[in-house]
Amino acid sequence: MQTNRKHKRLPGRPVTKPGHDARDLLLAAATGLFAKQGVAATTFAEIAQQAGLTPAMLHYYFKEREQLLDAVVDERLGPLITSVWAPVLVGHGPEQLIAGIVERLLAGIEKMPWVPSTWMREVLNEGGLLRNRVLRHLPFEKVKILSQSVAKQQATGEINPDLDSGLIVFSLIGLVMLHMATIHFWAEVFQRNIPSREALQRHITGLLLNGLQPRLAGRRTAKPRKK
Amino acid sequence: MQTNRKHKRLPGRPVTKPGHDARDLLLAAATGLFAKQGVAATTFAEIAQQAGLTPAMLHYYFKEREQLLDAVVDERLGPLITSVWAPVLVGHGPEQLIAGIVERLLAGIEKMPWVPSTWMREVLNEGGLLRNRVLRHLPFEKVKILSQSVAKQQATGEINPDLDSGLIVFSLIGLVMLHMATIHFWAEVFQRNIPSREALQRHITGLLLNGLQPRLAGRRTAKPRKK
Amino acid sequence: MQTNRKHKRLPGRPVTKPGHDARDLLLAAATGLFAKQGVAATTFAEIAQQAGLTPAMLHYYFKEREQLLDAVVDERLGPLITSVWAPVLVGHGPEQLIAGIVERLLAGIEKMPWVPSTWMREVLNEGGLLRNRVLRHLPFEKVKILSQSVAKQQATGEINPDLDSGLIVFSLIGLVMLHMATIHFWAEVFQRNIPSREALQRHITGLLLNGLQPRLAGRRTAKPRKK
Amino acid sequence: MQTNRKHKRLPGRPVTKPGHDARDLLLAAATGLFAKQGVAATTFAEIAQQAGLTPAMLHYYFKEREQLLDAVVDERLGPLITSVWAPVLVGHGPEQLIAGIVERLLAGIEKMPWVPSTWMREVLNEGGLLRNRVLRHLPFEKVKILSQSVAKQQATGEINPDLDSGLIVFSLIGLVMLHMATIHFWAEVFQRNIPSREALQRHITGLLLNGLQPRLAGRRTAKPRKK
DNA sequence: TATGAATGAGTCTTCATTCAT
DNA sequence: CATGAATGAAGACTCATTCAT
Repeated sequence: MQTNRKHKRLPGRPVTKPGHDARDLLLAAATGLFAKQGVAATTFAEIAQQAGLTPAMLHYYFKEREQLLDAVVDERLGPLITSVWAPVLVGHGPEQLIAGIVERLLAGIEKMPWVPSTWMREVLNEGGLLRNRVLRHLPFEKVKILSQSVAKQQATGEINPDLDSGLIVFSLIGLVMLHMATIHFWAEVFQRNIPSREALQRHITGLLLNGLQPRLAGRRTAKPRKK
Repeated sequence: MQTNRKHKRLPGRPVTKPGHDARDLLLAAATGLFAKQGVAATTFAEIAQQAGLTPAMLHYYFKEREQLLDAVVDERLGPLITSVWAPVLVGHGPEQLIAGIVERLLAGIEKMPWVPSTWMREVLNEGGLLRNRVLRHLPFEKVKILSQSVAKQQATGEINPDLDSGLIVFSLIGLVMLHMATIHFWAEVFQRNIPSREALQRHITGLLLNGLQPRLAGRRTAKPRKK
Repeated sequence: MQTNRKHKRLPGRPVTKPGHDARDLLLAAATGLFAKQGVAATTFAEIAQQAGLTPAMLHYYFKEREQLLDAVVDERLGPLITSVWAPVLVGHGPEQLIAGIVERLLAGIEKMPWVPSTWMREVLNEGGLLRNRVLRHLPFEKVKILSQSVAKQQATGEINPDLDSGLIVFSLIGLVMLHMATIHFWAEVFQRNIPSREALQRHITGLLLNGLQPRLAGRRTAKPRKK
Repeated sequence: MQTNRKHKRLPGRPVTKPGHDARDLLLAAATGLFAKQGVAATTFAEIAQQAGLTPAMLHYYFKEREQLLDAVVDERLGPLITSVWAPVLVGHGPEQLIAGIVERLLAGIEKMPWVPSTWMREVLNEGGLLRNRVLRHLPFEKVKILSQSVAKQQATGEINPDLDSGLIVFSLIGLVMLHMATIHFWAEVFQRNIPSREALQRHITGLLLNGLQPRLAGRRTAKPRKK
């Protein structure tokens, strides 16, 4: 996955921990700190210290701050995005697609717990420092497959016509990121235990899938009152 | 020394916008920039320049950076939170409560468009610079009214048992903030027009309220497959 | 004494506290803080606050920082210097002169306890901010009377020839200022009680007057060993 | 981060004065300016300029202003204090002790001419910025040896009973510092030549040692007149 | 690879000083 | 007299970046 690193292995001495050399260490330190403090608030010195190296080494591997951000997106976020969207194919129904995306996203986050916080802060947000970089990795065709799938079932009355089939993607990804990014905060504030991944998946998928349903008979539809 | 006083008239050259003295101007400039760039990335110099004043004036009115953040929360976010939650009373059903909260939140955001971005970045996110400050303004009793109202209807089978009645609050507020914070980005990326407030409200309320419904007959429930 | 202030009394309303108007208050606050922190470390804001006034008032009375220092020297230190040296007249013996100077100086310091610290820091020290200003108030003729009186008795063998008759003035004034400036510190460090003014005067005068004596028979003279 | 390390070689352009690396250069520049202007009035920029370096280097070596002061005391004043007091041992008479202290102090000051001024301003004075730091280096046991030695001879009538055996230490050190700090000023004001170190030592030692003597027969004792 | 030293540009903050009222 | 508002200049401190080794 993350193959395009620039340094060569020393010919004689075999790497002690394969896949955990200095560059990976730095990237791990960086993403961890980005999640905690945000990109803007994280200094080279902090990243280096966290990785047990010197700030100068960061410049050796990444030359400029911008290139570190490039690496985070290209070598970490990019592959995650791919793994989430690749199985989205024409012909699947919206419920199946959504359930799959949520599941794969949660699985990915489990391995990269720094993602949700960073996604919310640096991708979704205006002025997010990774936004434009991530944009290049978004699989627009896949996204279109999902929204068209929703739209088709809206036409047949199988899906709530109040929903905007284009916005669904953001609701979907956003809801997952949102809950994963805030789950510790939520547990702390309301003094609850951290829900299991299964419980979270049920909550999110439940909300989304049932949210797609049309109104049940006997329930008032809640429409915004015109001013 | 005795700074931080509340708005008096400006001496010297007359105030540009009546009713908007220097302190308000600075607060407005600050919130605007916080939304665009985040708190950490916004310098006193930028805020001052935006307000047509000098950095030293910021220290005149707020003494320290921290106090500016205090003011943003206490004088801007606090009142918004109150206005959203005050009408939440015991006895109302969950649908009514949620629809009301969404509506009032959207109305508030319309007047303070900087809120969603700042909320996501500085309140919800780990390490958010306003998180602890906002915490002091959260109306826990009101929140409890909502979650208990949901739980009650779950007990009677009127509401999807997959949902976590405690998480609902975060889903609710989060979904609004999320969509409002990203709507311009979304429109730009997918080359759509910005949806009207009504359309957005319909989308969000639709997703949430129908999401509360139990499964319709004939639909598969989507449960996470055990590994 | 301190007559040359610039403000006029309001014709109708008699001054409530004569000699304690705003200007005196400020001067008192300034000298107090100068003694504690030094001139360089004392800000206009602090002085004003201490006097219960605004920084702007300082500028009303003194226009510039320099003029405040002028006032401290001309209206406070100057008169003290005069009162100490005025009674020094030709014809008196050195012991009488010295005992008198020490006594009058201690009496003056009792009324202006800020003097010793300020004298050491801002007059004696290189770069002292009051040094040049004080210079204009030094009564060189009086000083000469003292040193000549010492020199005369050295010629007759009544006074220790090891002493430098010119340096004596600095030893004299310095020793008083030194002990008065450090007496609280000394008491604190060595956990003693503050000595009475009489005890201090005895110590200083004893050291100085006996120090003037020639060597007693049977005592080794302590001469610096040549290297 | 890992600053404050002890002297390593400078890279890049070779060190101007061998044996005087950047850190020593900065310390020398700092002590020189402290003596001239006082600690409070000396800026990082001045120190750096004096040393031919940038202000940022000061933070590289000392991290904070406070740590620079720590270094001055621990690495410069501390050793001086030790060298002055170390030879003070039980059994020596007060005259021998005092003569030795004065001599060693003058010798130390000759190598570190910035000491007297700094001592007066920043150690002896209230609010002195080095006072507490120096306190940790004071050899209280040695000081006690001196004062007890004086007290013992007072008991036998060999030493003037007017003196306070505890205050003697301050008179002693103070008198040396005072004269050394003001000698240039004195010479300038009274248009004299700077006395040789021998002359100064004679003056100070003479004053102190003879000052210890009891009154000579035929001399009036000068006691403070009771008010 | 790896690092210690070095720096310029920039950040927050302080403060004397000015000025309209 | 008195003050609140306003500012320019300067201070300590930070940080990405460079470079010789």
